[in-house]
Amino acid sequence: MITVSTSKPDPRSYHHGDLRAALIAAGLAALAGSDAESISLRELARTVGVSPTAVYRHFPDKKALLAALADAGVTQLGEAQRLASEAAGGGAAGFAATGQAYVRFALAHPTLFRLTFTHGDYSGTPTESSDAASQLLRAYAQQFGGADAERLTLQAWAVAHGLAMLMLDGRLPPDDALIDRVLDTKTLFPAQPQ
Amino acid sequence: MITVSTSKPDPRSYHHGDLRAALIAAGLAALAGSDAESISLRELARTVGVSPTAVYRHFPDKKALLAALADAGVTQLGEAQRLASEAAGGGAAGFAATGQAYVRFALAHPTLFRLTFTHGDYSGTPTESSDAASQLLRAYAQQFGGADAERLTLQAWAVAHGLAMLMLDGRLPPDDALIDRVLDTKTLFPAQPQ
DNA sequence: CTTTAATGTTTGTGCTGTAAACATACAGGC
DNA sequence: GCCTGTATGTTTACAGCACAAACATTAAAG
Repeated sequence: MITVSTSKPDPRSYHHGDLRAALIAAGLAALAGSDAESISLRELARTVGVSPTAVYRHFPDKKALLAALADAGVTQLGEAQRLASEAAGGGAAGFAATGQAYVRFALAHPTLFRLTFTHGDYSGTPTESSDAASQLLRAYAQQFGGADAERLTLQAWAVAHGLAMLMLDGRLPPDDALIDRVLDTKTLFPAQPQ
Repeated sequence: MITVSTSKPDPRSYHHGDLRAALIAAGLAALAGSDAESISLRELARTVGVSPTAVYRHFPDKKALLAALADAGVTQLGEAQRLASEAAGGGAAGFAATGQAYVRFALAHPTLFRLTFTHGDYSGTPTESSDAASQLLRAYAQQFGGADAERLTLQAWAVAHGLAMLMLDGRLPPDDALIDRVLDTKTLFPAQPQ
């Protein structure tokens, strides 16, 4: 978890120090705290301790702030997947673990996950260093899918993403065992090697 | 497509006639029109021709109005799936067609689709008459999955839902051919009969 | 030491959801 | 046919929001 000081260091100083980072930290905290993206710029400014319009010195509008938060979400999600993949030791287990980590991250950070996919940037080069998770998935798909790697990549992503969203939206119970059962490479892609 | 008159029949009459229906119709139109659920109650009231607070005689708050719109979305989606299933003539083709119709509906009505899953009710009995599509899916899964019908149901739903969301969010191109390629029963569930 | 650009504040505008009090008109009992 | 209650509408009011414009402060560059 990223931890950046949310409060201003010296309450007397006119300038904040690093308001941009503080706003993002406060934004992430607000997302974790509760419900929707119904965070208000004013409230964020309040918790950080600056005037309502100070935000506009660092972000052109609310959308830009949310996009920055979404960016942080992408990074965190990718990191979680990479860790899970390593812990499982690669192979088929690693493949499944990647997908399961995806869904578990969504359940652990529901609002951030939703924000990440709703307000993502995804413009320009889609294969950035930030998109490490995507490359990881592709590598696994190539290892297992052979010629049909592309299709396998998309199907795997779609299953994981769909399961995550359905659980977030309350259409399926956020059951840990259910994740393992649905995201099982043996039943989903039985034709592939172990 | 549902068509209900949005305008008041007699501009002189104090009472509207069926304001509730008119509001829902206007809401659906606003969703189709453009972006997010950034529809305002006031704007809706304006287009229907009543005062801003008249809405509250029919819905306790904005959430309730959105829930009503979501309800309409569920119905329309289910209908689209049922039609596609029939057109394909059941069997494996019908199974795939159901999923493909799901994604195509999402692409055709992006905002409504999102709203349907974000603000859905899904409380109480999940097996209502409105949930005809869910039963259709279950029936197909039983036909193909046998003992593992439950798992197959979830996997199929997840793939379709995930693909739809990824396309809506711009993570995947809304390509018609891509839908057919990803939602293919032959490659997704090769162990099953034709 | 002065200038300049970055960063923060104050003030103001028009929008929003929603609460409270009031107005109208339709429906059912006399 | 009238009277009355209730459903449905309106007006007014309030607090909160995103954002714009003008102004203030301060850190950094010459």
